[in-house]
Amino acid sequence: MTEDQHGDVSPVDGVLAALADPTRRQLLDLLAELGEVTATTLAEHLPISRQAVVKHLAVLDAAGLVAGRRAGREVLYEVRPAALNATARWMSALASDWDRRLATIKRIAEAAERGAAPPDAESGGS
Amino acid sequence: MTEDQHGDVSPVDGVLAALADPTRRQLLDLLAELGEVTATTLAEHLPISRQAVVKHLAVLDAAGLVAGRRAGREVLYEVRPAALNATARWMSALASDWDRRLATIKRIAEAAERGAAPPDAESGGS
DNA sequence: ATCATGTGCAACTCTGGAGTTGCACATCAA
DNA sequence: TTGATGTGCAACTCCAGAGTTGCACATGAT
Repeated sequence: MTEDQHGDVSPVDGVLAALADPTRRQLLDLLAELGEVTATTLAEHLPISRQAVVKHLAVLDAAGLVAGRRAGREVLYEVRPAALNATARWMSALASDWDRRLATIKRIAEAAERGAAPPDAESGGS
Repeated sequence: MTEDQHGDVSPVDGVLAALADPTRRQLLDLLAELGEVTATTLAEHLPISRQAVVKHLAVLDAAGLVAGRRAGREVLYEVRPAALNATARWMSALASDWDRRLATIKRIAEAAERGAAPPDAESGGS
């Protein structure tokens, strides 16, 4: 049973971890609003130090949610919708999967309630 | 007029926090696979104690991702697709928003590159 | 050249939460 | 009743990471 049905090591992993932090989400909001700004600028809009912002940006960058480019002596960061979109799709697919399974289970339970012999739940793999 | 467009205090918050933990995701996978089982059963399928599982289930329950019902002396847990679906939609909308903003910014930048006077970015409200 | 501004690195503190163990309480079976 | 199985609560350890400060290095302006 090599259970890898949902892709545990996918980029989704990093995105979820990155989005778990409220400060990071706030940072993304700010970044989407301001367009392309530096870590220093972002820090001015938040109650935390620049270094804290830089660390958060590093996490977001690793997750593919933001990207930074050098412009002279400063680094401009920008939001990246692709990773978020991919995660949204993954999540939606997972929800559908759950729905499917729940429907199956409910069907079996109803059949069993009518006195029929309950068939085994996990038979047909996809 | 505090930050409202992205709904920071929505149920999404709890879902993201819950999904951030790999063990919790594994627990959800397991729960979707087994249907309706107890915390004890889940713990048997994982390298952690029953108590740890119970704590995780509490977090997942608070996020609306699972629900438990008593059956005699045991508590059966079940997966709940609704919260996940809602979060997926929220995420998708957010990604679209980013896309929209990026497109706007890029358009402005291109216009500026042609030597035209850069028009102000944020004028129209919703 | 000098000064100012901004980034990058490193060490440090501190809190939250993941996991553990032990035991008390509740429920089903004999 | 007694014994077995399962849940619930509380105290505890441990570590990842959020945030800080200080300083060195790089770049733009004068």
